[in-house]
Amino acid sequence: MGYSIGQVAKKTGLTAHTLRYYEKEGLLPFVRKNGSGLRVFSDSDLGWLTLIECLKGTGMPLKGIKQYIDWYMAGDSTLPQRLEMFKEQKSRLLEQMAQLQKHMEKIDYKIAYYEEIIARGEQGIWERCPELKAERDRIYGKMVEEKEQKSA
Amino acid sequence: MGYSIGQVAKKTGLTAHTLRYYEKEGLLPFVRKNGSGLRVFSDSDLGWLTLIECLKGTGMPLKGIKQYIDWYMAGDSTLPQRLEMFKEQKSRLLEQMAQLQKHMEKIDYKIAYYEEIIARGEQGIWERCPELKAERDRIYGKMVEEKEQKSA
DNA sequence: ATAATCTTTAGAGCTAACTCTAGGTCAAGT
DNA sequence: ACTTGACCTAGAGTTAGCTCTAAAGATTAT
Repeated sequence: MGYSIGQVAKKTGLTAHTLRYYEKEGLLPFVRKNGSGLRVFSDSDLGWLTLIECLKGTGMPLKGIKQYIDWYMAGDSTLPQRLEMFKEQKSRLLEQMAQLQKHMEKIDYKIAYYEEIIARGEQGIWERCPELKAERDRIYGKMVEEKEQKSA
Repeated sequence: MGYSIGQVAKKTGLTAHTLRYYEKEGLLPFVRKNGSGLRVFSDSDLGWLTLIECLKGTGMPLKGIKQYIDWYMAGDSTLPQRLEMFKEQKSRLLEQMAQLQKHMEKIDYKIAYYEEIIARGEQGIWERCPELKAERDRIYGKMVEEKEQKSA
């Protein structure tokens, strides 16, 4: 029912140092201490850590996470802010995922390109692989266009 | 055909400071300078910046990007390393995307949860919304299980 | 021509998020 | 009782990736 900081470190993959740091930064205001001053983490604390991991993993800085926790501590009057925060985080997440898709296209192109060159050499690659050239033009050309529109 | 550092900054969204920093770190070994010492970026340099953005955006540190550029400069003997690098980056990217999907589930759950509570209050939410409770158990319970397996 | 704007370098400064150290306390095994 | 290992606090140190400054030279607009 209660976990030591070391056990939580193992469970979460964070170090004990990092857990203490998070606490110092106000991210774990729920963790209790026993009579000897040792931290005792509950299952609920593990839940908080999971949420922190989620927000951190979707690019929220620790300050933003602390803001959420402060809102939570402040009670029901902050429900709208908390909802709004998750909605914003969701839209950021959708953008991130779209961006990663685009990056994936470029990386897939590079892999196809290098495999072709390693297999058959650089000479005549565009004549040999018109579909690879088309791919390059699509990915590369599109990006340049976007950039130029942005700056124009 | 040639762009000043300020023009490139606008095109890419990076600052001129950052571009110089990248050059100093060895990420832009191709950028020429004109007779007065001013940098002149070519379209090919913009292509390199796009690639750098892609690798950075998929979590590669600048050091790793420099390694790729060093391999490129070293010539054809490093083709296999470069292919390997992109393959590793692709697998990291797939992991990232899977992770973001999981995070999305948690965030969607939070949004549904807060919307329900804001609309109708906290009391009796689990009786009122059994599917929300099931969602919570699925997301939350699954995570706890995984963590415990990992640490056991 | 001259003022405003850009660019140059070298190097200092900054922020986020850890990461570690020192010196001490606590708990479990022998 | 004693050793071993986990834990405590306060605070210093580290790393990545910028971000800014100062002083000087280059470019552009009027």
